[in-house]
Amino acid sequence: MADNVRRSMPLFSMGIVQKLTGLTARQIRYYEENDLINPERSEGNRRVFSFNDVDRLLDIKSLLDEGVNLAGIRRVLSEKPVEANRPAEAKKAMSDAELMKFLKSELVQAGKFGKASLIQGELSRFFR
Amino acid sequence: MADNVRRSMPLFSMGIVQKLTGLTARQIRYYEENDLINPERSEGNRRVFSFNDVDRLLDIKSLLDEGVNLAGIRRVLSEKPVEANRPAEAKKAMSDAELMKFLKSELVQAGKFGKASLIQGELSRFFR
DNA sequence: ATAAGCTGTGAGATAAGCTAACATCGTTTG
DNA sequence: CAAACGATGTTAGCTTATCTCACAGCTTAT
Repeated sequence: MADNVRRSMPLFSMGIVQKLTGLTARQIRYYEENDLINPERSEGNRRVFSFNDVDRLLDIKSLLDEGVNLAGIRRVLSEKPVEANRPAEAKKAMSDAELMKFLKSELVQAGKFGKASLIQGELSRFFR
Repeated sequence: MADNVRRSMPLFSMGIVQKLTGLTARQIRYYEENDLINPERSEGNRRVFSFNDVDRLLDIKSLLDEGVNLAGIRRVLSEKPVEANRPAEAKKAMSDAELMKFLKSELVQAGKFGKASLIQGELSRFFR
Protein backbone atom coordinates (compact mmCIF):
# COMPACT_ATOMS: atom_id res chain seq x y z
CA MET A 1 0.00 0.00 0.00
CA ALA A 2 2.97 2.29 0.57
CA ASP A 3 3.77 0.98 -2.86
CA ASN A 4 0.44 2.18 -4.16
CA VAL A 5 1.13 5.62 -2.88
CA ARG A 6 4.55 5.68 -4.41
CA ARG A 7 3.27 4.53 -7.74
CA SER A 8 0.47 7.05 -7.75
CA MET A 9 2.55 10.03 -6.74
CA PRO A 10 2.11 12.80 -9.32
CA LEU A 11 5.48 13.41 -10.96
CA PHE A 12 5.42 13.82 -14.71
CA SER A 13 4.28 16.60 -17.00
CA MET A 14 2.39 16.09 -20.21
CA GLY A 15 5.48 16.64 -22.33
CA ILE A 16 7.48 13.96 -20.57
CA VAL A 17 4.64 11.48 -20.68
CA GLN A 18 4.35 12.00 -24.40
CA LYS A 19 7.98 11.04 -24.73
CA LEU A 20 7.73 8.11 -22.35
CA THR A 21 4.68 6.66 -24.06
CA GLY A 22 4.95 7.83 -27.63
CA LEU A 23 1.35 9.04 -27.47
CA THR A 24 0.17 12.49 -28.51
CA ALA A 25 -1.36 14.94 -26.06
CA ARG A 26 -4.61 14.62 -27.95
CA GLN A 27 -4.67 10.88 -27.41
CA ILE A 28 -3.81 11.11 -23.75
CA ARG A 29 -6.54 13.68 -23.13
CA TYR A 30 -9.02 11.60 -25.04
CA TYR A 31 -8.27 8.55 -22.93
CA GLU A 32 -8.79 10.62 -19.84
CA GLU A 33 -12.07 11.86 -21.28
CA ASN A 34 -13.04 8.21 -21.53
CA ASP A 35 -12.02 7.40 -17.97
CA LEU A 36 -9.13 5.17 -18.89
CA ILE A 37 -6.79 7.29 -16.82
CA ASN A 38 -7.30 9.97 -14.25
CA PRO A 39 -4.12 11.99 -13.72
CA GLU A 40 -3.82 14.50 -10.93
CA ARG A 41 -3.96 18.21 -11.68
CA SER A 42 -1.60 20.95 -10.62
CA GLU A 43 -2.86 24.07 -8.92
CA GLY A 44 -2.98 25.68 -12.32
CA ASN A 45 -4.92 22.80 -13.89
CA ARG A 46 -1.99 21.13 -15.63
CA ARG A 47 -2.08 17.34 -15.68
CA VAL A 48 0.53 15.69 -13.50
CA PHE A 49 0.99 11.97 -14.16
CA SER A 50 2.09 9.20 -11.85
CA PHE A 51 3.97 6.03 -12.67
CA ASN A 52 0.63 4.30 -12.55
CA ASP A 53 -0.73 6.66 -15.15
CA VAL A 54 2.21 6.07 -17.47
CA ASP A 55 1.75 2.41 -16.86
CA ARG A 56 -1.86 2.47 -17.92
CA LEU A 57 -1.06 4.55 -20.95
CA LEU A 58 1.43 1.95 -22.10
CA ASP A 59 -1.20 -0.71 -21.51
CA ILE A 60 -3.66 1.27 -23.58
CA LYS A 61 -1.19 1.79 -26.37
CA SER A 62 -0.34 -1.85 -26.48
CA LEU A 63 -3.97 -2.90 -26.56
CA LEU A 64 -4.76 -0.39 -29.28
CA ASP A 65 -1.96 -1.85 -31.35
CA GLU A 66 -3.68 -5.21 -30.97
CA GLY A 67 -6.83 -3.70 -32.40
CA VAL A 68 -8.82 -3.49 -29.18
CA ASN A 69 -11.04 -0.42 -29.11
CA LEU A 70 -11.43 1.91 -26.16
CA ALA A 71 -14.54 0.17 -24.89
CA GLY A 72 -12.66 -3.09 -24.88
CA ILE A 73 -9.70 -1.52 -23.20
CA ARG A 74 -11.95 -0.10 -20.55
CA ARG A 75 -13.10 -3.63 -19.84
CA VAL A 76 -9.63 -5.11 -19.84
CA LEU A 77 -8.34 -2.44 -17.52
CA SER A 78 -11.37 -2.54 -15.29
CA GLU A 79 -9.57 -5.15 -13.19
CA LYS A 80 -7.39 -2.29 -12.03
CA PRO A 81 -9.92 0.49 -11.64
CA VAL A 82 -8.74 4.06 -12.00
CA GLU A 83 -9.79 4.65 -8.41
CA ALA A 84 -6.92 2.41 -7.42
CA ASN A 85 -4.72 5.08 -8.84
CA ARG A 86 -5.71 7.57 -6.19
CA PRO A 87 -5.37 6.16 -2.73
CA ALA A 88 -6.54 8.31 0.12
CA GLU A 89 -3.03 9.34 1.04
CA ALA A 90 -2.41 10.74 -2.40
CA LYS A 91 -5.76 12.46 -2.55
CA LYS A 92 -5.55 14.58 0.55
CA ALA A 93 -3.22 17.23 -0.78
CA MET A 94 0.08 16.91 1.01
CA SER A 95 1.96 20.06 1.75
CA ASP A 96 5.24 20.36 -0.04
CA ALA A 97 7.10 19.59 3.13
CA GLU A 98 4.95 16.56 3.78
CA LEU A 99 5.43 15.35 0.25
CA MET A 100 9.17 15.65 0.59
CA LYS A 101 9.22 13.95 3.95
CA PHE A 102 7.05 11.24 2.57
CA LEU A 103 9.24 10.71 -0.45
CA LYS A 104 12.25 10.39 1.78
CA SER A 105 10.72 7.79 4.04
CA GLU A 106 9.39 5.89 1.07
CA LEU A 107 12.85 5.79 -0.40
CA VAL A 108 14.23 4.43 2.80
CA GLN A 109 11.57 1.75 2.85
CA ALA A 110 12.48 0.83 -0.67
CA GLY A 111 16.11 0.59 0.32
CA LYS A 112 15.50 -1.44 3.44
CA PHE A 113 13.34 -4.08 1.90
CA GLY A 114 15.20 -4.20 -1.37
CA LYS A 115 11.95 -3.19 -2.95
CA ALA A 116 11.70 -3.28 -6.68
CA SER A 117 11.77 -0.26 -8.94
CA LEU A 118 9.13 2.38 -8.80
CA ILE A 119 8.41 1.66 -12.39
CA GLN A 120 8.13 -2.01 -12.57
CA GLY A 121 4.66 -3.44 -12.28
CA GLU A 122 2.48 -3.05 -15.28
CA LEU A 123 5.15 -1.19 -17.14
CA SER A 124 7.37 -4.20 -17.54
CA ARG A 125 4.59 -6.60 -18.44
CA PHE A 126 4.62 -5.71 -22.09
CA PHE A 127 8.16 -5.71 -23.32
CA ARG A 128 10.63 -8.42 -24.13
CA MET B 1 26.32 2.07 -16.58
CA ALA B 2 22.84 1.33 -17.83
CA ASP B 3 22.06 2.50 -14.35
CA ASN B 4 23.83 5.78 -15.00
CA VAL B 5 21.76 6.36 -18.03
CA ARG B 6 18.58 5.59 -16.17
CA ARG B 7 19.48 7.87 -13.34
CA SER B 8 20.41 10.71 -15.67
CA MET B 9 17.36 10.49 -17.88
CA PRO B 10 15.64 13.89 -17.97
CA LEU B 11 12.20 13.48 -16.42
CA PHE B 12 11.14 16.21 -14.03
CA SER B 13 10.04 19.79 -14.50
CA MET B 14 11.09 22.67 -12.31
CA GLY B 15 7.80 22.68 -10.45
CA ILE B 16 8.04 19.04 -9.48
CA VAL B 17 11.64 19.36 -8.41
CA GLN B 18 10.72 22.24 -6.18
CA LYS B 19 8.22 20.00 -4.46
CA LEU B 20 10.56 17.04 -4.28
CA THR B 21 13.41 19.05 -2.81
CA GLY B 22 11.71 21.89 -0.99
CA LEU B 23 14.02 24.33 -2.73
CA THR B 24 12.88 27.47 -4.55
CA ALA B 25 13.37 27.96 -8.26
CA ARG B 26 15.76 30.78 -7.46
CA GLN B 27 17.95 28.50 -5.40
CA ILE B 28 17.98 25.74 -7.96
CA ARG B 29 18.95 28.14 -10.72
CA TYR B 30 21.65 29.64 -8.56
CA TYR B 31 23.15 26.22 -7.88
CA GLU B 32 23.17 25.54 -11.57
CA GLU B 33 24.84 28.90 -12.15
CA ASN B 34 27.54 27.69 -9.79
CA ASP B 35 27.95 24.36 -11.57
CA LEU B 36 26.61 22.24 -8.76
CA ILE B 37 24.04 20.74 -11.07
CA ASN B 38 23.60 20.72 -14.80
CA PRO B 39 20.06 19.73 -15.76
CA GLU B 40 19.11 19.06 -19.34
CA ARG B 41 17.05 21.59 -21.28
CA SER B 42 13.90 21.07 -23.28
CA GLU B 43 13.65 22.27 -26.85
CA GLY B 44 12.11 25.44 -25.49
CA ASN B 45 14.89 25.98 -22.94
CA ARG B 46 13.02 24.72 -19.90
CA ARG B 47 15.08 22.75 -17.39
CA VAL B 48 14.37 19.04 -17.26
CA PHE B 49 15.84 17.27 -14.24
CA SER B 50 16.98 13.70 -13.80
CA PHE B 51 16.96 11.55 -10.68
CA ASN B 52 20.64 12.37 -10.40
CA ASP B 53 19.86 16.06 -10.43
CA VAL B 54 17.24 15.70 -7.70
CA ASP B 55 19.72 13.61 -5.84
CA ARG B 56 22.38 16.28 -5.95
CA LEU B 57 19.91 18.96 -4.99
CA LEU B 58 19.02 17.03 -1.86
CA ASP B 59 22.73 16.66 -1.15
CA ILE B 60 23.18 20.37 -1.57
CA LYS B 61 20.26 21.18 0.64
CA SER B 62 21.49 18.88 3.33
CA LEU B 63 24.98 20.34 3.23
CA LEU B 64 23.65 23.88 3.32
CA ASP B 65 21.67 22.99 6.41
CA GLU B 66 24.96 21.90 7.95
CA GLY B 67 26.38 25.32 7.24
CA VAL B 68 28.62 24.34 4.35
CA ASN B 69 28.83 27.08 1.73
CA LEU B 70 28.56 26.53 -1.98
CA ALA B 71 32.29 26.44 -2.49
CA GLY B 72 32.53 23.73 0.12
CA ILE B 73 29.66 21.86 -1.42
CA ARG B 74 31.34 22.06 -4.76
CA ARG B 75 34.32 20.35 -3.21
CA VAL B 76 32.31 17.72 -1.42
CA LEU B 77 30.35 16.90 -4.53
CA SER B 78 33.41 16.99 -6.75
CA GLU B 79 33.79 13.25 -6.13
CA LYS B 80 30.76 12.86 -8.34
CA PRO B 81 31.42 15.43 -11.04
CA VAL B 82 28.45 16.90 -12.83
CA GLU B 83 29.79 15.36 -16.01
CA ALA B 84 28.90 12.02 -14.51
CA ASN B 85 25.34 13.21 -14.77
CA ARG B 86 25.46 13.21 -18.51
CA PRO B 87 26.83 10.02 -19.91
CA ALA B 88 27.31 9.84 -23.62
CA GLU B 89 24.16 7.82 -24.14
CA ALA B 90 22.06 10.50 -22.51
CA LYS B 91 23.83 13.30 -24.29
CA LYS B 92 23.29 12.21 -27.85
CA ALA B 93 19.67 13.23 -28.11
CA MET B 94 17.58 10.09 -28.41
CA SER B 95 14.58 10.24 -30.63
CA ASP B 96 11.31 9.85 -28.80
CA ALA B 97 10.97 6.33 -30.10
CA GLU B 98 14.47 5.46 -29.01
CA LEU B 99 13.86 6.92 -25.61
CA MET B 100 10.73 4.87 -25.19
CA LYS B 101 12.37 1.72 -26.43
CA PHE B 102 15.25 2.35 -24.11
CA LEU B 103 13.03 2.93 -21.12
CA LYS B 104 11.23 -0.31 -21.84
CA SER B 105 14.37 -2.38 -22.03
CA GLU B 106 15.71 -0.73 -18.94
CA LEU B 107 12.59 -1.63 -17.08
CA VAL B 108 12.88 -5.20 -18.13
CA GLN B 109 16.46 -5.30 -16.95
CA ALA B 110 15.37 -3.90 -13.64
CA GLY B 111 12.71 -6.55 -13.38
CA LYS B 112 14.96 -9.43 -14.35
CA PHE B 113 17.68 -8.69 -11.87
CA GLY B 114 15.36 -7.52 -9.13
CA LYS B 115 17.12 -4.23 -9.42
CA ALA B 116 16.46 -1.62 -6.84
CA SER B 117 14.39 1.49 -7.33
CA LEU B 118 15.32 4.11 -9.83
CA ILE B 119 15.51 6.58 -7.01
CA GLN B 120 17.62 4.92 -4.51
CA GLY B 121 21.30 5.71 -4.61
CA GLU B 122 22.28 9.07 -3.29
CA LEU B 123 18.74 9.97 -2.54
CA SER B 124 18.38 7.51 0.28
CA ARG B 125 21.75 8.28 1.82
CA PHE B 126 20.49 11.18 3.82
CA PHE B 127 17.38 10.17 5.62
CA ARG B 128 16.67 8.07 8.64
C1' DA C 1 32.74 49.19 6.64
C1' DT C 2 33.08 46.94 2.27
C1' DA C 3 32.77 43.12 -0.09
C1' DA C 4 31.09 38.69 -1.14
C1' DG C 5 27.54 35.11 -0.80
C1' DC C 6 22.87 33.59 -0.91
C1' DT C 7 18.01 34.36 -1.59
C1' DG C 8 13.77 37.22 -2.63
C1' DT C 9 11.16 39.73 -5.87
C1' DG C 10 9.56 41.89 -10.03
C1' DA C 11 9.36 42.74 -15.01
C1' DG C 12 8.95 41.22 -19.53
C1' DA C 13 9.19 37.40 -22.76
C1' DT C 14 7.99 32.82 -24.34
C1' DA C 15 7.10 27.90 -23.89
C1' DA C 16 3.98 24.49 -22.68
C1' DG C 17 -0.34 23.25 -21.24
C1' DC C 18 -5.61 23.70 -21.29
C1' DT C 19 -10.39 23.67 -23.43
C1' DA C 20 -13.38 23.83 -27.19
C1' DA C 21 -14.56 23.38 -31.77
C1' DC C 22 -14.26 21.64 -36.22
C1' DA C 23 -11.96 18.52 -39.78
C1' DT C 24 -10.73 13.88 -41.38
C1' DC C 25 -11.00 9.22 -42.18
C1' DG C 26 -11.99 4.55 -41.38
C1' DT C 27 -15.50 1.46 -39.45
C1' DT C 28 -20.27 0.36 -38.01
C1' DT C 29 -24.94 0.27 -38.48
C1' DG C 30 -29.56 1.28 -40.12
C1' DC D 1 -25.33 3.57 -49.55
C1' DA D 2 -25.77 7.18 -46.19
C1' DA D 3 -25.65 8.48 -41.70
C1' DA D 4 -23.52 7.77 -37.26
C1' DC D 5 -19.66 6.67 -34.55
C1' DG D 6 -14.85 6.26 -32.98
C1' DA D 7 -10.30 7.91 -32.81
C1' DT D 8 -7.11 11.37 -33.95
C1' DG D 9 -5.35 15.78 -36.08
C1' DT D 10 -5.41 20.64 -36.13
C1' DT D 11 -6.35 25.31 -34.93
C1' DA D 12 -7.56 29.19 -32.05
C1' DG D 13 -7.54 31.69 -27.87
C1' DC D 14 -6.31 31.68 -23.18
C1' DT D 15 -3.65 30.72 -18.83
C1' DT D 16 0.11 28.86 -16.27
C1' DA D 17 4.89 27.69 -15.73
C1' DT D 18 9.32 28.80 -16.61
C1' DC D 19 13.17 31.68 -18.35
C1' DT D 20 16.53 35.56 -18.01
C1' DC D 21 18.00 39.72 -16.09
C1' DA D 22 18.27 43.11 -12.80
C1' DC D 23 18.12 45.02 -8.41
C1' DA D 24 17.14 44.71 -3.35
C1' DG D 25 18.27 42.85 1.24
C1' DC D 26 20.31 40.24 4.64
C1' DT D 27 24.44 37.65 6.54
C1' DT D 28 29.00 36.47 6.88
C1' DA D 29 33.71 37.11 5.91
C1' DT D 30 37.72 40.37 5.05
